[in-house]
Amino acid sequence: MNLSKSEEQLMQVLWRKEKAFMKNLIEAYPDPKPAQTTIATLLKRMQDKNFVDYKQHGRSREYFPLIEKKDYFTKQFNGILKNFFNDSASQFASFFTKETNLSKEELEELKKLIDKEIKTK
Amino acid sequence: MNLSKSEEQLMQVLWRKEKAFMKNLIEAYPDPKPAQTTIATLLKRMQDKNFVDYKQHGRSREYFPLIEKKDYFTKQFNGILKNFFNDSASQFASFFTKETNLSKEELEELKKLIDKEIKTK
DNA sequence: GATTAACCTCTACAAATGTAGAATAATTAT
DNA sequence: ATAATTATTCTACATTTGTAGAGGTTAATC
Repeated sequence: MNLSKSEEQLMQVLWRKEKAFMKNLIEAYPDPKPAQTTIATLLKRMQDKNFVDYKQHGRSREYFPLIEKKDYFTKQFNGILKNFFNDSASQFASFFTKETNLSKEELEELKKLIDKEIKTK
Repeated sequence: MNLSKSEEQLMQVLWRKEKAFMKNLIEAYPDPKPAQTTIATLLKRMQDKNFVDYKQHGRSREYFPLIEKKDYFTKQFNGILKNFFNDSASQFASFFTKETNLSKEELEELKKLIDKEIKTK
């Protein structure tokens, strides 16, 4: 089961805050803020999909994500890799290197990272 | 306007084939193949969204994509970058390098690419 | 103790999506 | 020609998504 667009957006808020009460969630939205009930609906659906849970705190709930952003992203990314790059990460990497306009400095930085990574293999 | 999941899937077929008649499109699907009318509906919607057009060939149509896979991907990817990596390509790159399990060889290969890219700057 | 604020559940409803039958037209094979 | 195949359009319908009102509960405030 996957998150829909607006659920994902709410998830991003939750990841940023790590945990939050209803009020905090709504605050995080830019104007025009969504109705409370809208957020409540999304949260409920996300609970059904097992992406979110909460801790009862007195009268209200403190919501928190059940999946780490990193893991969620990785899953999404792998789907993309499969569809667009024939499941080949290196094919993607080559595309990425050419098409993203990283600055010279960023590229140098990246090279260092790769070197470090190579050493761990 | 964006493609939905199953529209995107059909788009992938079209990109692979470059252009195709209804029949060819359906052939490309694994069993159980979708009904012709299903594909027809998707194609129509994709035309409305300006992702697909066709050339009339006698009685039937030869469909073709109006957007290149590369461009479509880039647009999608940029959205992801924004949401997950704070719009920072290099932040993504670092994540990618660590989390994707590229082989030593692939990493070396990638390093070479980056070097080449650096030279163009 | 009545009023207000926060928040939860239920219900609703329009738009988008996934999927396809019915009807129709044209095309080809028998 | 007649039947069988293929494609197209229209219509349909269930599900998912985006968004929120109404109504009820609890907690804090005046």
